[in-house]
Amino acid sequence: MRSLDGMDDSIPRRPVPPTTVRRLSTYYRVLGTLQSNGQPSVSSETLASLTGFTAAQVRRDLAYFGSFGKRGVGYDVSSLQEQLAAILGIDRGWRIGLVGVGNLGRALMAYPGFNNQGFDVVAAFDSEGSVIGSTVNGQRVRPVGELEDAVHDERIDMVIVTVPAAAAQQVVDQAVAAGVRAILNFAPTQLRVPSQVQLSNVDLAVEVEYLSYSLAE
Amino acid sequence: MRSLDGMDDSIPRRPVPPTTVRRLSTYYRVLGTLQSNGQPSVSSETLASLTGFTAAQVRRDLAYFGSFGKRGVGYDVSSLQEQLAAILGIDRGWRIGLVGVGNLGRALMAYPGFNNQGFDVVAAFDSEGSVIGSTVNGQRVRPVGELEDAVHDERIDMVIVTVPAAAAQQVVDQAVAAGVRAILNFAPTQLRVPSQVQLSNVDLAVEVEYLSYSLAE
DNA sequence: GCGTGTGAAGCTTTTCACAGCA
DNA sequence: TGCTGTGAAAAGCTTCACACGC
Repeated sequence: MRSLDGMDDSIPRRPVPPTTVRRLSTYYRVLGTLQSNGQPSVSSETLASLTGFTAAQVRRDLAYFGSFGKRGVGYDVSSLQEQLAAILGIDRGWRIGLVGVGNLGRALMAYPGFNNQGFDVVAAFDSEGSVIGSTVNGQRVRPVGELEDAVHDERIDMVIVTVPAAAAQQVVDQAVAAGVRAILNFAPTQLRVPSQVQLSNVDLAVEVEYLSYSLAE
Repeated sequence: MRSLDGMDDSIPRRPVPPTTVRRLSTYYRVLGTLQSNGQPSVSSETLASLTGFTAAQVRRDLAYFGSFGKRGVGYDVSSLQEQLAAILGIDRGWRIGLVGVGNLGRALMAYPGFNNQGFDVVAAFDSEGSVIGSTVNGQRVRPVGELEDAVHDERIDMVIVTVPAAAAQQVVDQAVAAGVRAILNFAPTQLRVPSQVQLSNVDLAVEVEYLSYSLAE
């Protein structure tokens, strides 16, 4: 357990595959369920069946960050949950700005295990006069022109972009200019950001087209 | 070009990586833009810069399915677009049922390049009395109890699940019993389906937690 | 005994680099 | 000449299988 003590950051022995990090999210969610059910510990085999991954993957994934399990027993549910929260950084209350309060933006603001689960949506923006000023999930919707000031004044860490593709780059440029550290983009377009800004994309069409391919084969 | 003629299915020379199939989606979208701009052809280098992948990936990905390019020139935009539509199966008008007409469900029904882009949402369902009977994106919302009959009667190929996690398995069981061929699940829970049913999951928390990890490192 | 942690093997995916064709 | 298509090498990721410690 020497790779992770408190907030600090000794480098893990080996590079952590991105695929592993994405699976950690799922382990974390499942541990929440086990916790609610009062399960004190869980084996890699059980975590595997609850997540759809393999037991070897579970053990390997967790071992990148430390030795969290007890041989012969498994992993302690609540302590593993805390460890994963620390590893994923979702114990820090990242401050989020959400731009584009359409249906997708609203869905994300209301998503369980998102707002108030390590992430605080502290501001919401839109360009539509009809929604500006209304309240969505406890946030008054502000004009998108205020984004740049708000990122700075509200110390926003991360901006979620749920605007139409044509408007996305402009939104991102403003957020970046104001010093945001990460962008989560749902608009189906390739964005350009400086290398010090983290960018992730979610393309809602990809999985449905993947299924289409599978059916068509 | 002997791996893809019309609707049939001679086996490609080599197994196609799932990662390749997911990227095809993005190439297809970008080709649409190029087409609108009147670009007659495009090089792997340009496709790379428009998608964020590498030129070698683009060429390798396309080469799994045939020799679509012209050396010294590039790929013909509109014919490549047609080829990709055929490969992805999005030239077939898959019949879709969407269960859970909350914000996420509405967002998907309105998503550009989804409904009426190879996919027809032919029925929408919910369990909430308050939305049943209302019209969303041209579809009257039906009670979820009608799902099983509707899958059969309306020849629904694919069901999109945008209900809360606790309700998802039940929805899927009904869809499967009625003979649906594919499920796209947005509920953050592990679903069980028989092996002949294609299942894909989209977990909206995964990417935001991945960004959190990147910031926290 | 049981289930983790991990070298080693195996498989998948990406990248390199260039022959070959328009 | 310019850009594709593709062997071969490299890198990345998963699986195997078992030593080790509770």
